[in-house]
Parts: sequence; C-alpha cells; structure tokens
Amino acid sequence: MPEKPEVITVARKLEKKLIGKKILNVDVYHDNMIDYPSIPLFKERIKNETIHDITTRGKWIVMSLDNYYLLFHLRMEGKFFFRTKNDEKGKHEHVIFSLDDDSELRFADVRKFGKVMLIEKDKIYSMKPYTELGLEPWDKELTSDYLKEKYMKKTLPIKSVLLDQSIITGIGNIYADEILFLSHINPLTRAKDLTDKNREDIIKNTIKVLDKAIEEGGTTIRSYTSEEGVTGRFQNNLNVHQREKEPCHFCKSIIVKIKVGGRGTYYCPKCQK
DNA sequence: AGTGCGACCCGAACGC
DNA sequence: TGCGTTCGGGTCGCAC
Repeated sequence: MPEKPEVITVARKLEKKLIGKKILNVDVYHDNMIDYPSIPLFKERIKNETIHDITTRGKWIVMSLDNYYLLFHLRMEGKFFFRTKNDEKGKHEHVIFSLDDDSELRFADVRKFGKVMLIEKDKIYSMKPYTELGLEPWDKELTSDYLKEKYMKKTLPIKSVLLDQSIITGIGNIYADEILFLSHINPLTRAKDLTDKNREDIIKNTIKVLDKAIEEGGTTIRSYTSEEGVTGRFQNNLNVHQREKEPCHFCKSIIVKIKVGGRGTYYCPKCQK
C-alpha cells in the first residue's frame, strides 16, 4: 500500500510535528524491526539527537538528526501515532520514541514488516538501502535511454520490472498497474521488448500518476482508518487496480485480473494489447 | 547475473 | 454461526 505518494504524505505530516524536537529515549518491543545497528547501539546512539529535517528516498522516510539519519520503511501497514507517555501502549506499537516535549512518536505495524535504521551520516551512501536504490521518478536522469540500458537484458514482464526499486524507486503494485494502463502496455510484455515510445510513456505516466496521487493524499484501499492513518483519495482515480470484472473507463471492456510474478495484476485486455 | 519463489506476519475476506 | 483456508503487500534470501 504505501508507495511513494503515501510515503510522501506521511513524511509531510511527520514534518509538521517533529522538526526541532529532540529524541530522549527509545523503547523497542519487537527487535526484528530494527535493521541496523544492533538494538543496544540503536538505543544508545539515538539519545539526545534532534530531528532537523524529514524527506523521503524511495519508499523510505528519512529523518536527518545531528549525527545520524533515522530511516523508516512502512512496508505494507507501518504507521505512526503521536501519544503521550500516559497513553496505554497499543498492541501493534513496536518502537516508541520519547521526545523532549513529553510526547511520544510510536511506530506501529500490525504485521511487523516495517523497518527502522539509524545510519551514521558519513555512511549513508555506502550502505543499504541507498546503494540499492535507483532513480526517483522525477529525476532528470530518468530518460528513455536510461530505461533502455536497464531493460536491455530483462526478460521479466514489465509489471515486475516496474516494481524493481533499483531502476525507478517508489512504484508499488497499485501504481504499476495504473502506469501501464495509461501507457497502453500489456503487463506481461518483456521489458526488453518495449519500444522507445513505450519507455517514454512509462516515464511520462509515472510522473502523472504519482503527482496526482500525491495531490490526492495517496490511496486508501482497505479502510483501516485511525485518526493518524493516511486516508487518501486517489482510489477514486484508479482505472484498473482493484477493478476486476468492472468496465474499462475508456473502452468498456471488462478489466481482467491475473498474477504476474506472484502479484495481483489488473489490466484492460483491449487497451493494453 | 538474472530469475523464481518461499518467507516474513497477521487480519480480512472467502468458502464451506 | 463457526470453522478452516487463502490472500495480500514490499522486500529479502536462497536455489537454480
């Protein structure tokens, strides 16, 4: 669910509440969610670090502290709650940051897939995830030629390749389907077989879909709404995703659902030959 | 190296 | 109604 637009929406919300605040302490209730460094070092190093800036890189939320970057990956259902120390701990709140204004930032994830990292500033570009991430969708270097080189040897379906974060970062299962629909490309087409026009359309429509989704505050498919949950409106703009057996908005053909690389994939058989 | 697939995890949705 | 089963979402790690 959280793809680039949802991640940006969350980051903007966090920014409003967290800039300038100092982290006094952190409690970890599920060790697996801390990817780096070890739990003792994580707890020790983060003390008294102030949050100066919040951005995104790929699907990661990146907080710039004094000496470290604090990174969060929401995976499917990660979310943040603002609470005070007196509030009872929720069942799915796994990492709790105590701040210098007596408030708490709580990182919650029903499925425990979310990830947290605390990386030394001078190491950020030499270790994962930064070394594995491709271009941001709006990067000027994202051109048809760039994609041509990346796709050249790929026999995988373009649907799967759009999800490869080392080429373009930020696209997930929902927007991949939407981008291919607007580009009139069948999701099963091998990446190496795409034309120059196909690649140009992919770039153009990636920006178009993501910009619109950001404007709408992201997409909310399953309504697990909490007051802090991101409830976007982009679901009203979906052309194919989650529309199995419904008529195509353009040609009225019936939208089909198939599996591509194990992922549910929706497309219009007439518009996307 | 590129590809395919299970694992991670759990609630919701589905089938009987 | 209640039970068991399947599904999904992003990414990693392992096997081929």
